[in-house]
Amino acid sequence: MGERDLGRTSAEPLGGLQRTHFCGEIRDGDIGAHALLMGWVHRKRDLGGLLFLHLRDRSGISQIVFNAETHPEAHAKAESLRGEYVIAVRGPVVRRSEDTYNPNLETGTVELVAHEITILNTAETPPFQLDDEQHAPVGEEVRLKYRYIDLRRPRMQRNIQLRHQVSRAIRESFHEQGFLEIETPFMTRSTPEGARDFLVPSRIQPGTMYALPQSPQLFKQLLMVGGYDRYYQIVRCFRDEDLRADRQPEFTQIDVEMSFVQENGVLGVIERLVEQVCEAAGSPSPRLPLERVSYARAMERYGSDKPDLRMPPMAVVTDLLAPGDLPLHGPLVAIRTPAVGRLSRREREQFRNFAKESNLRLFDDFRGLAKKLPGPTAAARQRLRAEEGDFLVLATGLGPATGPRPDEEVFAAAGILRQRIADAFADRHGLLRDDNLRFLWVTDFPMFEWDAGEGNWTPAHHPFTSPHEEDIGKLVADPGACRSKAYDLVLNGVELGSGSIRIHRSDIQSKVFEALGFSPQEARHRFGFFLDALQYGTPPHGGIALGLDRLVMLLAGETTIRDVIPFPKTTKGTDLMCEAPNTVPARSLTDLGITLRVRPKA
RNA sequence: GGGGGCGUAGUUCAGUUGGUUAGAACGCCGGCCUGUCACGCCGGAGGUCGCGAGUUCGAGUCUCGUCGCUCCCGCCA
Repeated sequence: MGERDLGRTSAEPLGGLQRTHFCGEIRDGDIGAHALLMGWVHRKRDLGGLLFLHLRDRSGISQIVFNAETHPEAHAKAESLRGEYVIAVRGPVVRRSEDTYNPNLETGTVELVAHEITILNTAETPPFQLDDEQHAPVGEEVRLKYRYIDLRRPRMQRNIQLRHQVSRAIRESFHEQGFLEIETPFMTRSTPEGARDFLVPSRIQPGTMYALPQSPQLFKQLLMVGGYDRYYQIVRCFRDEDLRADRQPEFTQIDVEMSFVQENGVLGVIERLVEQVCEAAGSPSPRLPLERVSYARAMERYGSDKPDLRMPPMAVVTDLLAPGDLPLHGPLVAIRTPAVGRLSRREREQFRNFAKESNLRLFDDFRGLAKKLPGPTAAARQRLRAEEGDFLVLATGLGPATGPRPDEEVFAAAGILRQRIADAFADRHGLLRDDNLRFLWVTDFPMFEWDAGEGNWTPAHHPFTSPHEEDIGKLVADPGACRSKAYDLVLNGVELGSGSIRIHRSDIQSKVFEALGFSPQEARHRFGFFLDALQYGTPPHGGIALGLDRLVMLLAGETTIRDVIPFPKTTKGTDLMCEAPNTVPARSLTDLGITLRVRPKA
């Protein structure tokens, strides 16, 4: 915004009308000027001989006054106005008398006295009110069906404009840091790994399909092979998986790759980006460098690989236990939740039940706890700096663990409990405010995760992620103990994105495939062209991809990415406005050589 | 694939133990009003209780199915 002198933006006036200001921008400094505003009728207050209008455009709202005595023609026209009519009004900007200032409007000290009005278009009565959320809540189903109207509401206007500011800051930051914006294909080759692909049938090559990219992963690495050091792209990605509040089938990633760097190179670039984005978004700038924690330590302190730092960490207090105090299954973990005060029976019961369900043995309540485990309780209170009114629980495993990382199972369950208690008492401790932005790098992820269903190791990140040098010897012998050069950026408990330093040596790549149980033939079959490319002088490289939708969601203080996407899909993957996906004419299917076995729902 | 919540006027919701004509607020329509700003006052219109079946003398209410929206688990290299 900040666009003044709009006359220069349009080559010729609209029907002889030349807009001079945005509605939300007239100020004391404009008093005396003749202004011409264009916008939507937000609200009309007809007092008889005097009529007030709130006129709205993307910048905000101005009050227009129509006076039957001084300008009867304009006043008469104004009486016929209805909500969402599109009009142009002309007249002088005047100061309001002080007792009629509106502190809720940025333009609240001034108003425009209408001398002339032109109705540019009429409008049907909207299916819902466009007022502030608190005055007129609207269900999402209606909002999505009439999204073009929903987008006019101040909240969506703010979110979409914030998204623009973030995108612009991203482009500026990357440009300043020497990155090239390069596009990669949307119609590409299906890869067997990862999420389900969206497929696009080829007409010219009957029987074959393109796939929409889940991410430009292979292409950006190939750009490094191709010598385009420092690539970025704000790019749409597609995954045919079930939806969530923070997952859409198509979503936008900030995709980055750099050559001749190690982790610090990538992290440094992103930290500078984060700083500039926060500034552009009007959010408090995080202190750089951002906090870092290893995956192992994150699990131990937070029971999560995407911890919310707004709440205090947990503490392992196993060492404080006297022999014979307690039969232990895994570590004994203390969780402190600040400023909770007294818990009701029902609240306590709720957490006990949850603990039982997650295979945790729980000791809660200061007095009872102190009686059962006096030593650990006192020490845990001290270690966690617990104060009066804080809620302290100690938790350990309820039975033997089942997986290859037993301690982690207890940490993870305790971590979920920590988050549950924090959420339940958010109003009391007031720490989970959305304007408190706590960024965090989680580093040194494990190379592999055990897939109990398949009975094999799978890549924790992707199969081209570089292992730590000191763990290379263990790749095949002890895959579970290998750490990788993979890192996640986390904000307030939300995973914003992940990246890694990639493997650029084929001998290490072979060992990783071996650990994953791929034969050389199998690896060739799955990733053939990519492995070929790596043979031709691949520089050391690495990168990251950040979810733009989630980032903007958090900066906007929203709880679903649908509120920062202009035209999102429902959780069943449909578009309620244009009714996609839809059936297609039989002829289109014939051309593609496709026969449907499923009859579409009516 | 699994589990939870919701579906009643244009919108957001209430609707008792199954019982007469299904209500409120906002919006909408008409009228009055010269300092309102969630304007006010007077009057009015507006309902396939998501859809289908069942139980019942009688269903917004109970049962089953189905559709839609939503939250979570699985899934998302």
